[in-house]
Amino acid sequence: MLKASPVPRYYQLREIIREKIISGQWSEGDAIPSERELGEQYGLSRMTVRQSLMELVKEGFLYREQGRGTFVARPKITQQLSKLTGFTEDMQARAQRSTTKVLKQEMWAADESIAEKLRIKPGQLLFKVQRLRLANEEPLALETALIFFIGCERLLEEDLERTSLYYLLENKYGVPPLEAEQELEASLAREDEARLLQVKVGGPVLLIRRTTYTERNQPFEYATSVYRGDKYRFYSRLSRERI
Amino acid sequence: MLKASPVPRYYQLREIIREKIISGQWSEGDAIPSERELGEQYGLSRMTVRQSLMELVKEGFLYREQGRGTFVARPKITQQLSKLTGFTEDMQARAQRSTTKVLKQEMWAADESIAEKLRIKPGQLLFKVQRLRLANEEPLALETALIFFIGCERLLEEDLERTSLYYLLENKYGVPPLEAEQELEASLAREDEARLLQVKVGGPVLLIRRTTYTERNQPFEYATSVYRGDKYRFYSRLSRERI
DNA sequence: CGCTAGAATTGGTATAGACAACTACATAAC
DNA sequence: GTTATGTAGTTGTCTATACCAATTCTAGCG
Repeated sequence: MLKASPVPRYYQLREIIREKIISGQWSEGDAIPSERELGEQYGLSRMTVRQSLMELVKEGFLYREQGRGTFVARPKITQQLSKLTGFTEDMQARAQRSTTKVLKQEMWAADESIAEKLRIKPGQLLFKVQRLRLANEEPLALETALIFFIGCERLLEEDLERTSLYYLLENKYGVPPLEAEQELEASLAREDEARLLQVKVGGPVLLIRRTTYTERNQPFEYATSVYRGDKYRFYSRLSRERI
Repeated sequence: MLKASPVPRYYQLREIIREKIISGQWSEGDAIPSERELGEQYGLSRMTVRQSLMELVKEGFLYREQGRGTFVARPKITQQLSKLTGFTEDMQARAQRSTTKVLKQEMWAADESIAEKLRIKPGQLLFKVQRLRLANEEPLALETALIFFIGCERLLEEDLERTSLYYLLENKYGVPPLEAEQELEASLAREDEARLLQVKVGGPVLLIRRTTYTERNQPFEYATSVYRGDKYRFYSRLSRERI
């Protein structure tokens, strides 16, 4: 019987089930208990159980078939890939040791194109940080982030080699990254990028441009990253509209 | 008042709202009517309205804020990007004229690695089709698909230059593509790829590997595509887990 | 033994209502 | 003027119930 607490019951049940799948207690192809059974077992109504299950389906842990039941899906190469994460969290998920070298950390006047993306006026001062990202001591990506919110100049004082930018934004500055749109493109390493990433000029790189939104659908970050093509892959999961 | 019909009410309401947004009747940043209002207006319970809204939030048309209301999100560069589509549909969405040239269309014995991906036995015969994809008469991608299901050899007779493979699978063969996992990587054009895509050897290309699933989470297709890096971009939308 | 009709079970849709958490705004108290 | 406080309105969580649709199981029949 799940108890009332600050964390919602459907959330608790979802994590319980997720844990059973990850631990292998329930494995691929297994039918899990029916909605009605789970409800009885944990003292929840069927609709609450359903909410837990639907979210796990969306994340790719389960799949359901009307009339048959709910089943554990094939373990995914990478679970959860439409999740918005910063580099640090991303590397943790991939079980890589990540380090960071800050190359630039300064204020910068917005040009037309950035101003349009962040919905501010050209010339407005924004915070710019350029960082080299390493995984297991090897250069992996070169990342440039442009950030604007009221008081963003305080970021000049932060140690961005030891602290996650997204952590600070969420917990210290009240600008939680909630959603993002990104665009990926294959390209070739330019001379400066090649030197920093320790690859050949003209080597394959993955270019990622990201606009990040906080509350009220307000854009606050525009970041471009150059990833080494030989070391980084991007996963995604697609699903087709039914009916 | 929405009427009962084969198509669920929450689905009908969802499309009504989507239409209002697309047509501009409700525009960016507008608060839409509250859940209770919509319920009253269309004769639906609040929970049913909620289901419609939650799906539109998931798709990026709306965003919600507890205590404030539900709002129209910024029109997205590309709506709906975790949608599973074939090349033909993809190009239609981007308003490009697409044509196809079939290079190979044959049966092929599965090797170890494919067998593992499609969960069949090595040596099993599967259908292989290699196609050159063009957008506006220019080569865009080189795509190789390996497909297995009972009776897949019937695909040898199909005209895959004029008919969409996904359309046939869904409507003629009863193998609807429902979900997929894909992996993207930046790479360089090899000699044969360069010739077909009309780019330089060593030019940037985007490598996409996709495993497609049908009912019962059964994999039936493994496809690799090589896209011209200078002509194709991949969009995705990320969102952060709350709590 | 094989087949069929019906029962049981499962997920899908839908309703009505309750309380909690949060926001915005007006009003009262200081 | 500024700060509490209350109030109404919003989404978030949760319950209990009902019926529908698809599938599977089972008992009975031929």
